[in-house]
Amino acid sequence: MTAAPSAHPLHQRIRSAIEGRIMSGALRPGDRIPYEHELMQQYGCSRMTVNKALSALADAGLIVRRRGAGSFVAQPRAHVATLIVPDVPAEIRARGMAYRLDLIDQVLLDAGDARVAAAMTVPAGSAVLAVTCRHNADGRPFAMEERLISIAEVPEAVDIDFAAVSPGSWLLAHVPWTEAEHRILARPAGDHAGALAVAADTACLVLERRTWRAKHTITWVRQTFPGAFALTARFDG
Amino acid sequence: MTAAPSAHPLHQRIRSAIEGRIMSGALRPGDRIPYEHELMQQYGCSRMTVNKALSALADAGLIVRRRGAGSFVAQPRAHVATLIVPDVPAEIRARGMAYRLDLIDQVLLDAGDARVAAAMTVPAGSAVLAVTCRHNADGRPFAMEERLISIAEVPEAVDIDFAAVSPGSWLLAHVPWTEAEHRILARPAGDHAGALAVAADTACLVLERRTWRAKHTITWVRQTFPGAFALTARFDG
DNA sequence: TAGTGGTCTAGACCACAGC
DNA sequence: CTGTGGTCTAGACCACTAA
Repeated sequence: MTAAPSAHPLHQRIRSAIEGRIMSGALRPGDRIPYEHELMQQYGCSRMTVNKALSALADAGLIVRRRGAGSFVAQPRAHVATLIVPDVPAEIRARGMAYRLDLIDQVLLDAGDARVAAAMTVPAGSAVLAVTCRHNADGRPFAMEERLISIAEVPEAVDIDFAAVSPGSWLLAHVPWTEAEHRILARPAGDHAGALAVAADTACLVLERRTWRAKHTITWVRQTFPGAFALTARFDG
Repeated sequence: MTAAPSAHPLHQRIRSAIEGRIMSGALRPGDRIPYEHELMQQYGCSRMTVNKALSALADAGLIVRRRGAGSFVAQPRAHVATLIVPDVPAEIRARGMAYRLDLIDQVLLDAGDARVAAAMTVPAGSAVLAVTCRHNADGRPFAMEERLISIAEVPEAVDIDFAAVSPGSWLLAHVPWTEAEHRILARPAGDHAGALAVAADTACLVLERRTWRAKHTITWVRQTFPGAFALTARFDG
């Protein structure tokens, strides 16, 4: 007795219909979305179904809902995009190239070390594992990785052979669900020029990530990509 | 008669409770989330309320729900972060610096032009506005911007004085709700070295964005930032 | 005051998974 | 088969907005 059957649930069709009118420009920022009551009648469904569709649009940032006033198309502010930061070995293999990891250095530092203090907040007196390695694709240098791992947070890391498994891949699998902050910048190869087999003034994409859980830094990493490597991010808001 | 009153609605408290157990590591990837039926009893609420909490966690990528099987903590795959791509004039002013825009070039190109064909898909025979400008902060070059705008999609753009308003700011306000794809890479200043007042081999952060609506490219832009400029992206998934 | 969205209930039917 | 999550209903009370 409801609308014709479809591959998609009703709340999703309502959402898509409104999203389409916004994306096509038929509804412009500030325009009023039909009241839940109107959409109920239009689609012949209950208010909860309409509410689910509009709430999803609000979560996505496409509309703004104001209790007592109504729902309106949101004003696009800055560009907001979802950035997928690839795991380097997975990214290399996804490109159909052979992956090889070279462990360059692996030492234990004190929490008071300058390198540690600049990047992390760890309990006084605890140790931090510093790993430097190089990712290779088809035998050629692809990226340098400098990493710090808090032993207080990840004690198992001391026993891992990071010549066999990339620190990033191991941590991704063993230290789930943390918060992180990324910085993306450009910098000359500098000290890494030799290891990356490029000139010292080669422009490199640098990705820095600090990962923490409940105020304690778990790991910090800086990856340096020479040449044509690019990150991609999709969808706007 | 339900739980003690709180500043947050019940579905949100349920969500936060489970999210906390995942983030703290108490629940690890693959672990089972309590059944909706169990959470109903535990919180003394209806199934819809529990469902709303778990659906939100699934949308956020923290858990995976499988009909007929149950809900489980998701396996973190790659790092997913939200990237805020700033509007350059707004970013400069937010840093407390004076903004000035220099319009360097503004020409109409044909859709068949090589520069256009490489970046956009526009209707044959239509025109594309090509704007090159420089963003300055406190009188010093901050970024170069090369932009293409499809006249077929945004005819008003022909009459705009892009010496007075940045193309990005104008488009953000006048072409609402589009889809976009970003590329981020590093590159030497090269041809822009003179305009940016840096050496030709200076490492620059380059942001390319293609914006479209319903298969038609609206605008393409490449921004080149010399030196220490960094993008930031937050939150993991 | 009338109408909005935010939240919640106590049911229901269904598709699907695992036994 | 039983039990899971996915969807949906027809109500309800509330906080808030706008007139």
